[in-house]
Amino acid sequence: MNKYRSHNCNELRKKDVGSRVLLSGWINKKRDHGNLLFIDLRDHYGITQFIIDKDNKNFSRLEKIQLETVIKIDGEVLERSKDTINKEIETGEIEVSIENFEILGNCKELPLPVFSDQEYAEEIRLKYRFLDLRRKKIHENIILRSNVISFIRSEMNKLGFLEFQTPILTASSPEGARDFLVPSRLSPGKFYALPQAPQQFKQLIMVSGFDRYFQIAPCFRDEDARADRSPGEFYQLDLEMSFVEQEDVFEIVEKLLVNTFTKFSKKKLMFKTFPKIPYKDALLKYGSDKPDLRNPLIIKDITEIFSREDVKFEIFKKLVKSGSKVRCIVTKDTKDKPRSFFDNIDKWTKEQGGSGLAYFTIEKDKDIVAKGPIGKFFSKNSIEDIMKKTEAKIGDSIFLACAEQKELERITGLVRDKIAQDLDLIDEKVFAFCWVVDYPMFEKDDKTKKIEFSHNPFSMPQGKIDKINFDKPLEILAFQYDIVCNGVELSSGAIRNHIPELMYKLFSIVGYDKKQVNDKFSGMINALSYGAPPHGGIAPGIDRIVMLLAEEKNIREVTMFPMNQNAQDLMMNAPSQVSEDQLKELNLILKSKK
RNA sequence: GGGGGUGUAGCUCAGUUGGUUAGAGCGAUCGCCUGUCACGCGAUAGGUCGAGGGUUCGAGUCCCUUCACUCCCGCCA
Repeated sequence: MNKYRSHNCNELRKKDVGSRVLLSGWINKKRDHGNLLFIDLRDHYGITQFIIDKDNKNFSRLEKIQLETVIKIDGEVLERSKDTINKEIETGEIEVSIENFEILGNCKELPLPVFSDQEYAEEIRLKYRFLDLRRKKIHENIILRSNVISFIRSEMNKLGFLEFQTPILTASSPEGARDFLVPSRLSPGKFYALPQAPQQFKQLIMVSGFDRYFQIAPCFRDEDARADRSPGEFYQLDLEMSFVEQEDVFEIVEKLLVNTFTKFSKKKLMFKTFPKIPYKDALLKYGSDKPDLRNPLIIKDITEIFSREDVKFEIFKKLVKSGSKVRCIVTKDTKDKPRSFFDNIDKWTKEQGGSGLAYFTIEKDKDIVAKGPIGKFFSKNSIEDIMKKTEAKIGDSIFLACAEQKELERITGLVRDKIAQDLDLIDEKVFAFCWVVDYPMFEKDDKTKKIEFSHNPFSMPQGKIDKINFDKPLEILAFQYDIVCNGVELSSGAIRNHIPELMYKLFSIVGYDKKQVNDKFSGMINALSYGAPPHGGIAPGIDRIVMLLAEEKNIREVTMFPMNQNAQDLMMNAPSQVSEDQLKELNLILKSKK
């Protein structure tokens, strides 16, 4: 028998009654009756109740022992009487009498209770993460994460993918996020960068002739955190395939995600085949490039109504004349909602920086009329036209916003979410996946007015190469796609551009000459000129997948040792100062702080 | 870098229009209790009200500054 235990804390059952056992674990809870003491012992597997009375020589010592002390106990398994069975735990039909015990690990007074469902300040949870991780929900989240990752690995293997590691110390790349830099000792004044993703490596793996690659890849980006974005580091299921078109990637990923989400969640999938929404449509219909398809509301453009003579809503008409657009959201059967419902949404919109929402409700007295503050500006004819365009019925309400296109998309997207929340239209019991496709290759930076890559500069532009109109770069679409679930962006991917000449051409549009491209992407551009296969891939975010499966709203709930919002590890005290010697060796001199 | 929220006992929180000695639950300590499983009962200790400044006869409460945490914007090819 092992020195510490014959059984774990979730093993003993009725059939074990009468046997002598040895268990080790943490003291989860004590219930002290003065002459009789119950102890719940907890380990990774579960909880077993122990019992001791004052006749035992160990009684008084155990009475005083701190919660969360690690002890080993030996004793005899007893059957519980019918009225004392605890159905909440799997070992609830038995208990173990304590004969001897030994303290294996003492515990100081706890900074946070382990056995509690209460929520605690993040700061203290992160500082004492090892205690926090003992708690049930997060302990289970981490187990889920492990199971999801191992399931994905085995699925990927079955699908013919090989797992490879790529370097953690690599070169800084000019595009994208801010890099984490690592000074080089052997090359004074030079730096490695931690990879933002194994982007170039995975393409090089394809050029090397490995047909299908994947990796649970750590990615490092020095950008500010969000609830669904860890500062510093996160994990992607990075995958890449040779001789594929967009549809081939979709097929693999859909299969994988459907299997994973079916296995690890009770929620239903809204679509087994994920709808494909062109980027442009997504912005029009949902006001977002990561639409939440659980939300049934759809945004409609009704700009042209506002150039009619019989519409007198001058504020919007004036704006439309100067290039703004009008878009609206129809809510079903809301004519009896109180005025406050409408006004709250308008008020909220203004808080979000919008210029506010107009609204009216379509009703029928003798004739069809628009009721509400701006109803009087619309003729019967124009209302009927709006109804036709928006599929609105009598009794429905229409919320209208007017702004320049980009701002309008932002506002209508926000309002769409807000209204759906207020009307409780979102089914929390489903996962709604979709693809967002046909991303533009380039976009114009609002401030600098310069043309930039809108996503991945290595993506393949759509259309036959000799037919692409490089004079109108903003019209070029890319084989670039995102996968979105319940409004969360899970990943983006692309069919890659494996043709060096085309790469130089595209980079020239954003102002890189051939030499610069050669310098910045030397590894890859060189490789592409030695027989590169057409290839493409994608990289779903592991943390976000687990977050959705665990039904958590914050990525730290599925991360074992996360950093706080300022990218500090409160447990390990990272980042920290280093010694003068270390700096010297790395040829670094610190500027004194002001 | 900007905006919102929070900060009161080890933990979770209450604290009225500014007014006596700042409270509760859990935890800790001590006592009582032989069938609990959020055991119960009683007592005790525990507070720079995040920090600094101001207004006031008087500030946990009002004002200013600042710090920490968090959510969002920017940023994240």
